[in-house]
Amino acid sequence: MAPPSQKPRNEDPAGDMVLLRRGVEKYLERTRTCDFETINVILTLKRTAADLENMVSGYCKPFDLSSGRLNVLMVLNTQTDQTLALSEIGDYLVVSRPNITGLIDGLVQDGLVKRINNPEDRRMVLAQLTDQGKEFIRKFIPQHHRALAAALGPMSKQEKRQLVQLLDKLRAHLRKLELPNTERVSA
Amino acid sequence: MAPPSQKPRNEDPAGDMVLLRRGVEKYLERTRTCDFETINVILTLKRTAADLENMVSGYCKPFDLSSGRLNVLMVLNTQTDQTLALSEIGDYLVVSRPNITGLIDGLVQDGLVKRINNPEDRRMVLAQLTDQGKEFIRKFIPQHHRALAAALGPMSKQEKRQLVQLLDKLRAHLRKLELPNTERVSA
DNA sequence: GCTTTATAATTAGGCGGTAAACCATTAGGA
DNA sequence: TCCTAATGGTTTACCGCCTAATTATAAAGC
Repeated sequence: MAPPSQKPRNEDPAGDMVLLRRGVEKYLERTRTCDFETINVILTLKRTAADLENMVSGYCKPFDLSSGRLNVLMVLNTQTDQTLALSEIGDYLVVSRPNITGLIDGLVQDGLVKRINNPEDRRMVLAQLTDQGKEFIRKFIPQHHRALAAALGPMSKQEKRQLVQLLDKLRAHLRKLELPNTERVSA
Repeated sequence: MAPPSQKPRNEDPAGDMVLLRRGVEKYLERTRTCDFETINVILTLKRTAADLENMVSGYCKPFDLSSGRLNVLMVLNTQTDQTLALSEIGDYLVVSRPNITGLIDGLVQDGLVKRINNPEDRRMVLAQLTDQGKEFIRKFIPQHHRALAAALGPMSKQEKRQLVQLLDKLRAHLRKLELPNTERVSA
């Protein structure tokens, strides 16, 4: 997982990002074009998300499952009939349609999901968990959720809410910044 | 950017993740295999990181620059001689070596970076900004930093530090969880 | 009715990132 | 000294994600 820093620093709070942060800090001291806190938020956010992703895909690997495919199985499993149109899966996971097509392709090949042509709207394709898929996810979920809980172990419920709140604030602002370049032209 | 939800909800604090969160919440009410806060942290973290990434790569695009290549230019630019070994770049950016090889390939092709064989250790390759690369990054950085500052506009310095602190805590824990599977076997 | 527009899925191609395998070179130990 | 690690870089192959373009189908406008 990422090339090991030449000197192990297990106790360092910044961990593997210590080089990067120090470099940025020193550089900003000279140039003063941005404050360190801003850049540090962005770097740390990206790294944390990557670390979490690595953890999940790490324990998915022995099952020959990728994290993307797992997400699809999970969202299908939340439906009472384990069925969803491909576009709906994309809406749930906030992910592009071509991506869903590819993920479903893989899951069909593994026998965990089947495609069903919707007779009521022949443009649509429905994805449904096979019996094998249901069985798999039934066994997998407890261990998956245990791993997630363990990963967030040191955080209290309040800290988790605080973190989500901060991130939501940031995301809401980002969406406001983006709209002017896209929708306003058509309005 | 991601398929638009069928109904625009501009005021919603959860934004494009509203479907996913509600689905997860309802599902967990039935199964109780995990608490909602835990999963919500993970989903939100991932989405926020992706949104930030999209923003950066969005304004990089007109310059025919990808965010990965930008990162390499930035870290080279922090060095007084604008030179760094490829492996050092990887250490800074916490990124694998093959990835660096590819990024440098692209930058060399664009004329922004040149490779230099290190005569003192013939295994190493140094990357150095060309004059064109220096000129480019000099012009680009102010606008880059302005964009980042704007993105984090609504957060106070204290909120930024709080956010980094929470993320660091999480990352430190994740690294502890991973060690037993990797280093302990050799210790 | 026919035409235009919007929607659903797919294909093709790209970027960021990883791991595994490989080659060259350097450093260390018997 | 020679032989065995260890290090640095590249290649290949894969996954997750994206956009743009293409093909069906459905819906809306005239």
